[in-house]
Amino acid sequence: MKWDEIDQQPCSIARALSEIGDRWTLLLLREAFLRTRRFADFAERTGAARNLVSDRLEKLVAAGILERRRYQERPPRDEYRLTPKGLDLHPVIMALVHWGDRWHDDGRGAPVEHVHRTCGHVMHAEPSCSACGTRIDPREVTVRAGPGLRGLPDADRIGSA
Amino acid sequence: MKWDEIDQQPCSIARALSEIGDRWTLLLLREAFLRTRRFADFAERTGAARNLVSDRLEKLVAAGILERRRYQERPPRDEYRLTPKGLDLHPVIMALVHWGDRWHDDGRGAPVEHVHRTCGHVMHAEPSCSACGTRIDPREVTVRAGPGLRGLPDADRIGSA
DNA sequence: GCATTCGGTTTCATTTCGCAACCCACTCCC
DNA sequence: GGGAGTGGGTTGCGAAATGAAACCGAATGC
Repeated sequence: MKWDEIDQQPCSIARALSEIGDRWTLLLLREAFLRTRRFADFAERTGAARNLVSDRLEKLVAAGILERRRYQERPPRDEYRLTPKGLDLHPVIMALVHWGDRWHDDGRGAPVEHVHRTCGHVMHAEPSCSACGTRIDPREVTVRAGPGLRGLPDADRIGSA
Repeated sequence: MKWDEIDQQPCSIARALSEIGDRWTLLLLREAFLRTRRFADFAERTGAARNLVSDRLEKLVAAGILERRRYQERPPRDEYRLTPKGLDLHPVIMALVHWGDRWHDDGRGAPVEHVHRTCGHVMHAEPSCSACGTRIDPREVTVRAGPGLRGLPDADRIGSA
């Protein structure tokens, strides 16, 4: 299977990865969440080649994750901003940062800290159950086939309700 | 910058992506969380070419995310299982699935549902603050330079305490 | 007029991917 | 014992993606 066919899999991860699964794309998104908005800054801060930055930003705009906006006419300058769909990736980024902090600490501590303005503390994201609100223990989560998988061969493997 | 230098960035995301940022790697991990353990199953279920499966599984083992274990001597058969470091990616996977469900619904509903055994309901992961426990609103989270960034040029850009 | 900045595009050598074919150890079945 | 089948890979090769650097063009700044 080629990479550009993976979004046809009946899998939310495959579909998500078809848009953001690229090596550089998530780094660009990291920058977007750090309020980077301009082409040259994306290129410099991620360390990606400019042609790749150009290509990936365009794809993110096409996917509706970033929005390109003219913010100045003379000289014409555009900026790339997160759309609601893009902002909704915040939990993914937070989870990734937390994992990196835990398992790739170089002994000097986290490079970046998150502060929760609501309570004022340094924090990380902790997954909680949308139904009962308690903290999630991975072993307490089971998977089953949902409506989007009915009648497909994978349904057996995963098991349904 | 080449991709294999990316883990030198003082950024937890960059470091995390250096291990799991590959296109196919996250699909393999999806399968691992669905209790896939054998080579042929990984290849078939992700749709990746076998040489890539071989290469990526090896890298995941080297990274300590999967563990290769002989579970039968004659004929020799190994299986790949998630280590604690690998299991700790659960929040990342959950977040990705949820995003995929929200923004890539093909009209038939989620392909896979998560059930919280603790409360018995279909759920998704909702990030909550590790300090105060309330649900996180992305706009209420600010970022600042942490100890791992002290003295580096990026520190200014991000702003410190 | 001349240099500089921003935001790219083009070119081209190097890597990586995708696919099919091959290999080997072992088991099953007759 | 011969032949087919299975699990778990490796090899080889053409096609596609990547990375570095050069180039471009519009708009200032001086």
